[in-house]
Amino acid sequence: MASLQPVRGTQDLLPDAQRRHRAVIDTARDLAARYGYQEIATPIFEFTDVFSRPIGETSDIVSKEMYTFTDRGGEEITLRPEYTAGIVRAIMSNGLTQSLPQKLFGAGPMFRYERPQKGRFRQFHQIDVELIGVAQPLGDVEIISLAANILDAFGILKRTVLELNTLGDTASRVAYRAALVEYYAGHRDGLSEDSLRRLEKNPLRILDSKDEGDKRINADAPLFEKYLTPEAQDFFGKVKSGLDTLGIAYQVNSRLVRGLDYYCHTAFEFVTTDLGAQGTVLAGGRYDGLMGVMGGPETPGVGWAAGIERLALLIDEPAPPPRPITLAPLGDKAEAIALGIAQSLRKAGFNIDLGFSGNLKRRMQRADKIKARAVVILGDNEIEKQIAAVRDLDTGEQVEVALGLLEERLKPFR
RNA sequence: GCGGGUGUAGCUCAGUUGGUUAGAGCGCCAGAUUGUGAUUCUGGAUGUCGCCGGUUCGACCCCGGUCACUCGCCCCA
Repeated sequence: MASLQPVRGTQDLLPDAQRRHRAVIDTARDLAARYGYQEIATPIFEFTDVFSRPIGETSDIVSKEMYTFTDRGGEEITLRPEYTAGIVRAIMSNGLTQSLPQKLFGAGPMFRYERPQKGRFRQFHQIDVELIGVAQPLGDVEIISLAANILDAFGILKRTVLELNTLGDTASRVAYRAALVEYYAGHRDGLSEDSLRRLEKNPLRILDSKDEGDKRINADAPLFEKYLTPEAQDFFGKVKSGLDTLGIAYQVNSRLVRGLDYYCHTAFEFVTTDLGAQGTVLAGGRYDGLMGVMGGPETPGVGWAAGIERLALLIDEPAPPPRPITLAPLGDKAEAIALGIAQSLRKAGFNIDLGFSGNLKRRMQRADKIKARAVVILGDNEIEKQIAAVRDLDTGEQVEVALGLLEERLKPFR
């Protein structure tokens, strides 16, 4: 039955995998809270405009990667391909533009219709941090430092490189873009097919081309530094010196650009060589123009997103789940008593696995398989004497315990 | 969307120039042990060989298509 296959690019997160995701999210959320970032959740789908307008019709995300459909009410709906636009919309919808800055953390699924690869899915998950209403470079420094702290908490900061660039302010970018277009237009014959398309859609992208011919042309391409306004240079300088102050290492990569139209000033990526072609583990930047484009008041913002699947591939095995104590009642009478015991032990904070069926051997096997710490055996013999047999599964030691003392005597196994 | 590789048991994988009953390890089930797991021993079941079609006396093997996975490109977390 082909329908038993999950949809291409989706995956089941079985408990072991989900525990890795959970570890990523929980660690990130805790650290973000230490910086004063509160968790937010926005809908998984929005009106299509929320994404298509700010992200830009010419971008790959909008032109070919969105899961868009018309719902039964005739509304154009899109499954979110990224978090930022939805969060910014939520801030406007709820009037939070009156209480800035907003420091927000989010985590959840995103959807992009792409060809799946290692660390790349059609439904994937991101953690996301947004700082909205802060125009100062100190904000950029803060979220980058949060990102570095999170990666460090995962033990993978050493395996990544922070690449940093500036896209300048609007004046800088417009001037530079014009200079690039003029330059490349003069070299049309030598450009790759991909770059000819980029020339129309996003000329900055050509700078990052892997094509050899493009690289030769890029060698003499105009440099962004010459087109940066003094203000933009000053901004970039402050971001860099802030990172220096914190001892956060970075490499300026002038070819690092952004596919999304609303980015300006700071652009950064933490990249690794351990994930094949999907080297970017966490990426973000400043988007001062976004809220204005979406019809709200001009409000600066800066943020990043990280792929949970990619992080989960890199982190160490998270702590195993707590080991339960298995209750093994034998017979109807024992079952009734065990139900009550399970209830009160759980209320007392014990992690109790109550067996449902099987003879004692079966129950012991199951207890072993789920790595139970101990088994409480309740059979007719025990009930008659008002005791339970408590077996330590690690040592094999077994003792008889009066039912009234059970909670006390099980404490070592908690 | 484009190009390469791979699909055999629940999992990881063997499978001879195309030859008739398709294998191993792990896991699973049962027994040794009818109230005692893990360990040990014995036995058992694994299966549309991804799917559809073609070539052939005969296809897990060759060919075509298709689906999935995977690596790279595009793009991105």
